[in-house]
Amino acid sequence: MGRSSPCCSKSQDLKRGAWTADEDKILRDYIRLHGHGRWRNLPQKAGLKRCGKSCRLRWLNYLRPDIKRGNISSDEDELIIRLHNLLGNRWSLIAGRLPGRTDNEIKNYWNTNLSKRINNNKDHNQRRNTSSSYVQPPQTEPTPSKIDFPLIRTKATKCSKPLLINNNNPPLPHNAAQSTPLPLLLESATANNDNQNMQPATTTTTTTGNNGFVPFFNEGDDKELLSKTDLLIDDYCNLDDAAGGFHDLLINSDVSDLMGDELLLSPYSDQPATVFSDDILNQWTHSYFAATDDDHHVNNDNDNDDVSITNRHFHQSND
DNA sequence: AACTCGTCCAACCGCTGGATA
DNA sequence: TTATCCAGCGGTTGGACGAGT
Repeated sequence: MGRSSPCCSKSQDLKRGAWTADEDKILRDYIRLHGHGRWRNLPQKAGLKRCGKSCRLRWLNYLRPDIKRGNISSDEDELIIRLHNLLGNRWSLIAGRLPGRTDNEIKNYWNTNLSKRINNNKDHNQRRNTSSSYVQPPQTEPTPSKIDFPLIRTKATKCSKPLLINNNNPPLPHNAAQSTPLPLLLESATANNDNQNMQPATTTTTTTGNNGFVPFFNEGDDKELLSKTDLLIDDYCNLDDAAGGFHDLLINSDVSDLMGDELLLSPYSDQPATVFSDDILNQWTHSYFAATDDDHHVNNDNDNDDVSITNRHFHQSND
């Protein structure tokens, strides 16, 4: 089985650069008939003088029917900021939580809009903090800066094995949680490796009536689903550091409970959405907003503001 | 009108890791 | 076990476009 020539070899007579409407039509028609995948052979079969990689990118970032057009809304904007604070430059993961948005789009949006805004806010706060006329609000506990705040390091590999978190169970002792529950959780999560049990995202009721956002969790449920999709054991270690005891939230559960439940899936990708509780999100992101946002966040005198984003997303579905 | 400059974003590139023969 | 395929990822590039001069 010898390696054939590289997919996108420059020596090949392949077209590069912007796609024409004709090429788009050919690709769209071909995928409509044959489905996507096998990108390497697709251009030849479809009659396109493009490399498979280019076709794949064109389809994923532009031609897919579920691509959302138009400007990023303020809700999406805030969500991107929060998710970026949690996940770092894991654009595909962030995009997976924003229906119809692509990783490329979010990456571009971040680089051209949000990163500047964040930097401006930082500068603004720094200037204000160093100003003699500025009186720093009293803080009972030091707030870590964004830099000090550990990112959740994730591995963006395709994985569809869900985990259960049952917050109703009593928390384990910290040291016990480090050694015992994680392997059990991961093991039980791999017990069922059948992707066919995963429902297409568009068919889940959890994505509707909610401005298209996947709720972080369903209020009222007596258990939460945390997908293992993006998190590895090391991630949990980081989460533990970040959230001050995230391990305590990870309780071993009967995987059979899970398989009877509706799975929360990302409406964008074929991966299930990672679901975090509001408390966790607030713990992770509080310092970010405290460091970058305006007074009502800095002063932390209105807790409702801190939870506004996640509450807005999942409460709408309950109203 | 012509030019420069900055911004935006589609597309490219190199790399990684899981799947497979 | 190894070599290779392949899909997917994040960083980077470069062309199009608009604003300013």
